[in-house]
Amino acid sequence: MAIKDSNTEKQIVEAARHIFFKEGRFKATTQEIADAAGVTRTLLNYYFRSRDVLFEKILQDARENMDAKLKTVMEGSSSFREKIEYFIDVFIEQSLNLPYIDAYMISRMNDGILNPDEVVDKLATRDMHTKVKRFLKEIETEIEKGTIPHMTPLDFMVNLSSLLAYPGVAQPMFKKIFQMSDKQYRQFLAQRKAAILKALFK
Amino acid sequence: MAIKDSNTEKQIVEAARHIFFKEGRFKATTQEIADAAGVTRTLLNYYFRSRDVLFEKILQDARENMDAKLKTVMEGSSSFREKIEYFIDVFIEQSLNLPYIDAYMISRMNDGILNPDEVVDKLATRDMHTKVKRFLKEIETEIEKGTIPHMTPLDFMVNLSSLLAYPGVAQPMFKKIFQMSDKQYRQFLAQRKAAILKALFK
DNA sequence: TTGCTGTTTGACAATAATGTCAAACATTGC
DNA sequence: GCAATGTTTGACATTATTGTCAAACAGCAA
Repeated sequence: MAIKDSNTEKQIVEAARHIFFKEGRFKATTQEIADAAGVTRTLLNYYFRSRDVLFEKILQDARENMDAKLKTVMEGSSSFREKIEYFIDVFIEQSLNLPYIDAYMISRMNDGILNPDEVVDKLATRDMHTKVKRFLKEIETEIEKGTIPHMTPLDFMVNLSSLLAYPGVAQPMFKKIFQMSDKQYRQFLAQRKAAILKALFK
Repeated sequence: MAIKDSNTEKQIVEAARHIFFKEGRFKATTQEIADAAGVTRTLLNYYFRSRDVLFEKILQDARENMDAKLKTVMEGSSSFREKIEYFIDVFIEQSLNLPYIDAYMISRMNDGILNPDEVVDKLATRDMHTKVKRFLKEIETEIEKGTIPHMTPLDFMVNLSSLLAYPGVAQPMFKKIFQMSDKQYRQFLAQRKAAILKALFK
C-alpha cells in the first residue's frame, strides 16, 4: 500500500485550529481553511467527512487536553483555595492559547446549530453532574468556614466562571473599548489572577 | 394616499425581536421571522431593505432604551456604590427582558459579520471613551478610599462586566449544567445582585 | 512493468438563503 | 367610479457554500 508520506491531514487540522480558535473566525469557509492549509478544498472532505466533523475533532482535542490538566489536581487533596488557583491558571492559559474556544461554544449554542445538551456533552466529562454537586458542596463548606463571602454556592460558581470566561469571550469588544493591541490584551489577561482571587475570596 | 392601516411593520419588528433576542435564535431565516409575524417574506424586504437593516433597527432600539436608563443616574451625583447598584439593576433587568442581546453581539463580532469597531460603535454612545476614562478614575478613587479591593481599575471594570454579562451570555449552558428550567434560571438571575456586590466590594 | 492502494484534482450537483420585480390588490381622496 | 398611492404576493434570479464523483496521479510490491 502507498504510505501517506505528506502530512496533509495535520496541516488541515492546524490551519483550522488556527483560524477558528486562535483568530476566532468561525464563519471561515472550507475554502479559506483549505487555502490556509495550502491544499485543495476537496481534501477536507476526503480526510474528514464534512466541515462539522473537522470541527468536532479540534474541539474534542482541546477538551481532552484541558480535562487532563484539570483532572489531576481537582481530584487531589490540595486545599480549596489551591484548587481554585490552579483552575484559574489553567483557564487563563487556555484563554491565551485558544482564546476563542468559549466564544465558539457560546455562539454555536445560540445559533441553534448545537443545542445546549450537545454543547455540554461535548465540553463536559461523563460524570459532570456528580462532580458539579461535589464542587457545590465544597463551596458550601468554605462559606461556613468564612473564607469566601456568604452567597449561594451556585452564585459562587457562576461568579468564578464569569470572571474566567468573559474576558476571553468578549475579547474583541474589550480590546476596542480600552484601545488595546493584541499583545497588550494578552498581557492584561495574564495578570488577572490576583484580581479574580480578590473578587472570589474574602 | 392610502393610509397604512395594518401594523405589519410593527408585527415584523416584534416577531424579530422575540425570535432573535428573547429566544436567542440568531440564525433564524427571514422566512421564519415572516412566519412568526404572520406575513410573507417579501414584506421584510419591503419595509426594511434587508435582513441586516431589520437587525440594526431592533438593536438600536434596545441600545437607546438602555442608554436612556443609564444616563440619568450615571451622570447624577449619587455615590459610587449607588451607581454600581443601579447599573446592576438595569443590567439584570435587561438580562431578563432581552436575554440574548449580549450573546448576539459576541457572536456577531466573532462571526466577522460585524467587526469589533462596528459593534462597539453600535452599542456605545458617542462619547464613550471619555466616559470610560472618567469611570476608571472614579474606580481609582474608590480603591484609594479602600471600599473595593486593590487592583487595576481595568480589572475592576472587567470584573463588573463579566459578572453582569456572562450569566446571560452563557445562559443555555448554565441551565443545562445546573439542570434548571427557564423560570428557575430567571429567578436565579433576579437574585444575583447581592452576590455580585460581594464580589466587587470589600 | 504491472497492478494495487491511497491521494489529489477539477468539474459538477445540491442546497439554502437572500433580494428583486412586475403584477395584483386595497384604500383613500376626489 | 376612478385615479393615485401604498401594500402584498408569487415567481424568479442570484449568490454562497457544501459535498460528491469519476478520473488522474504517485508510490510501493510483486
